[in-house]
Amino acid sequence: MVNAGKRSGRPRAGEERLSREAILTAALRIVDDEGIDALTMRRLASTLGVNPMSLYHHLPNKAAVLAGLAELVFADLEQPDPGDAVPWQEQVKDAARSYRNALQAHPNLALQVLSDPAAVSDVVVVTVEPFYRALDRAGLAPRQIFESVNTLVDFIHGFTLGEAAVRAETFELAPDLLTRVQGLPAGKAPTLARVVGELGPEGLAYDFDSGFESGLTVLTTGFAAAVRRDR
Amino acid sequence: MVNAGKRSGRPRAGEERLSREAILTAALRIVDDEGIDALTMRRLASTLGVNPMSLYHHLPNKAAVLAGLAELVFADLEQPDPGDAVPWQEQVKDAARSYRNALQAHPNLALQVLSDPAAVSDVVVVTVEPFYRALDRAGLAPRQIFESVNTLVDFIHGFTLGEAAVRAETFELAPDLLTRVQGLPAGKAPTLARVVGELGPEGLAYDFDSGFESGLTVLTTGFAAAVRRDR
DNA sequence: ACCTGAACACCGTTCAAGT
DNA sequence: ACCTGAACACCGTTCAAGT
Repeated sequence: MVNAGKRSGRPRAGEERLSREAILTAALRIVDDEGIDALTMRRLASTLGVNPMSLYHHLPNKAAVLAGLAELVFADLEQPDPGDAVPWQEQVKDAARSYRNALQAHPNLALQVLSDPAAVSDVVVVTVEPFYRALDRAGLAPRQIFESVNTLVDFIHGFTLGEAAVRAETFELAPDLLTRVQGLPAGKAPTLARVVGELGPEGLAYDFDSGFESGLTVLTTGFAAAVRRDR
Repeated sequence: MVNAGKRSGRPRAGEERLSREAILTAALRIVDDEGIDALTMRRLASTLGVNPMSLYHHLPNKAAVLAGLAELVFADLEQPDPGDAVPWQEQVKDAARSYRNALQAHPNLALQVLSDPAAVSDVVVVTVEPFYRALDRAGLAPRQIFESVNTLVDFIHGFTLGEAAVRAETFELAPDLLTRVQGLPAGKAPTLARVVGELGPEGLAYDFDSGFESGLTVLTTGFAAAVRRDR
């Protein structure tokens, strides 16, 4: 029973129960399972069977835990990059889909990730190469590439944010939108009312995947026009 | 001295010190001045010279305070809507600029606002009419209008999020990006490295306003192509 | 109805003490 | 170096009591 129960004092070499990685993995599990609010230092420690203060030997504070989680999310990002075998538009879209998938794999974390500029900029750097390659192939000037990639990433962030937020709610967006619009004072938003009315409940049944594809098509079309304009 | 100091009990009619509106106004001030983390129920109460529990007679809990703040932000949204006097592209851009301005007026709140689907959907409904009118004028089909507006709003959200996050940090983005890219292992992101190198420090000096305009141009160009495709 | 005071069940984090 | 226990200064919120 020498090692049973909680010991204070330094564990022997190789017997450490804690590491930055183990802590972050446990934290990610809590966030995925129960949401971001369930992640407290005390809860995290108890999950790991450890004193709350032990965590502070591996990460300086809770903010560092959250920042570490943001890193983790992007570490899983898969980038197939079909390369020059497909049109550049398809290359852009593929990279965008990968990026979205990585964010959506941990929806409870999306907000945290997107609001951590350090994490985002860290990751954007290692993530963004396929976008650059595709738009370079397309024939855009350096400045245009830079701005186009920023626009694309902003769109993906906004889309993912909306998607994560809506999925977290119980209510349905589409019927809700219809009801809301119909509840507006007459003449308040006539075009909105008419368009939504023409679409009807089934037309408004929003599919996130096709919404994302629609955005990607608009963007790649806009990028293509910049190529022509540049010549 | 009858009314001096703190009294318990119901105030006389017209002497109520509290109201939903007064509470939210005070809360917004705290968030604007000191950030979202400074907003606690206790702090809010003390600002109002009131017992923390008094707040709960006007708002059910802290989440309701935050939701109320999200509403407040959009309540200030100004929509000039030049109408049919300008090309529809300009009408779209103007509405987008107004929307961005409203969000940027309270950067500490941007994240909160964008992650509250109820607030966003509430507001999008009353806010989105100029977009619908412009794209209707452009000749898009109802389904295309619906998807285009979603794309546009997602872009604005993502852009605003990045802007708010970066402005909250002390470090400069542009030199940071250059350093980071140069620090990458050779061959890791060759196109990124080359493009960023060609731009140089001055080319990377990021201007949020022109970045936003660039995104709007890409999007309106993409929308215009959808019109042609539809005919 | 509206405000208060005490209390409950939490937080993140500092600090001194163990090995 | 790594883990612990007690303590500090906070939280949001319930509940009973005032008027």
